[in-house]
Amino acid sequence: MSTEPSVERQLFDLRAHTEPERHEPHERRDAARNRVLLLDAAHRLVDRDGVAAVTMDAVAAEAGVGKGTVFRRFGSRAGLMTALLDHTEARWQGRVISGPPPLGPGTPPLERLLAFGASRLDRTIASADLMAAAAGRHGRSGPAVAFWTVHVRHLLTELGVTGDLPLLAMALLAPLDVTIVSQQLGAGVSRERILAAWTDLAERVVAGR
Amino acid sequence: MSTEPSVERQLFDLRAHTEPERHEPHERRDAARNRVLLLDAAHRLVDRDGVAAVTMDAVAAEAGVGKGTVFRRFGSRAGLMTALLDHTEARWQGRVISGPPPLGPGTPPLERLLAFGASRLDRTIASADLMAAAAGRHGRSGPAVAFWTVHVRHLLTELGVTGDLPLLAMALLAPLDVTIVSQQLGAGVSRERILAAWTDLAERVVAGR
DNA sequence: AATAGAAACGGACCCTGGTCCGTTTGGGAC
DNA sequence: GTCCCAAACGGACCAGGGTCCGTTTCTATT
Repeated sequence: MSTEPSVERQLFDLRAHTEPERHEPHERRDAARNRVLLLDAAHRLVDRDGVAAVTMDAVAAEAGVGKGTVFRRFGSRAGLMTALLDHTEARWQGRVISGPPPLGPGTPPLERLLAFGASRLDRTIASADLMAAAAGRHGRSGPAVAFWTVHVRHLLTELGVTGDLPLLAMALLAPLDVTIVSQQLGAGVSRERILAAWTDLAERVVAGR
Repeated sequence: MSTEPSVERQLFDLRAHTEPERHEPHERRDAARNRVLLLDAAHRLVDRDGVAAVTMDAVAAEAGVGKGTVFRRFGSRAGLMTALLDHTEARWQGRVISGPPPLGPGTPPLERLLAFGASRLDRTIASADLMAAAAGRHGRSGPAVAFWTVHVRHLLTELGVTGDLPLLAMALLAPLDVTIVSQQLGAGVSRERILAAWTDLAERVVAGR
């Protein structure tokens, strides 16, 4: 038996928390209550006035807690934004792991890879400002990126691509990053054109085994 | 005759300002003087205490001018950082346009492309924190990126690559961006490995004409 | 040389992210 | 039910980016 855990297992371990309870073992009641209070408040602010209006003071006030609490729960504004993203991200990851084709399993790998790229692009576009705000000063990080790369690496393996798969996967993901996509959208490039170019790129990478 | 300007002409127009004088036609003497005062001060601070120490107040104080002046000259901290980068960037662009091989002309296109990637990677690593600070909230922008893409697009053309060259060029550049590279370095990936993976990517893109 | 007005100046001021620390509270042990 | 303390709380406080506006300084023009 292999000493390497299966890809499915890796992906599962990397999944974002769908269930709000999945946190530190003994989180005190007040802490848990305030977490959902804050998350709700932040969501409300985003919906009502946009990401820019989500100031740490505003969230604290809207949730009716002290500012210090917001920072203890989420560490920083970027952390809060990441938490906001986490909810939909977890659902999306679920669809990738076990949802219907072509994003989910039961699809030829290339088709699945292309569906993955299209879906990521759409997610990036849909919550560009949240993602930009979630990226701390030291670039993006965290489990979400790890999930994406592992998945792409897996697909590349299935396609028989050889080489430094982890880095190749990142290179494939890079053009779908908020910074790049936002810049292109800002320059008037359409979603369709971005997608077509990315598809082209992916096919070239796959073609050269 | 073509209505499209030559690539050389395009690159020239995109070049960063090497000469300090190349600015608005009638810049007042005091304004010009303060610009170099501020740039010098900022450089000194970077060298002495690192990018993090380059606070707008600190720069103003070190230059002996008011804080408002810093903002009028450079617009924002990101703008100041961009200006700091501009100096070395201009010299580098000069080497790309008319320097010695393999970066400069007189080299087979593929070799030149690979040299370009290696050189960009090294520049990204060398001034990662400056570049991170120069990237405003809305991702990177400005003439530097335009220069890179035009150059890569040009090389791809010479290589006979077909497709959406501008976007393909950006996709090739994306993995060399500060955010991505910093993340990889932070994860313990070596410069050599990043370069190897990028070279692989570039060759795959070129291989599929 | 005098003048006018455009441009630049400077620093007080505001806003927001992030820290600190004295106070309160939840919940396990007895 | 009481006690205890680790954990959580909250808001005063600080630092740094960015704005504003009354004052000063250039420079073109006469």
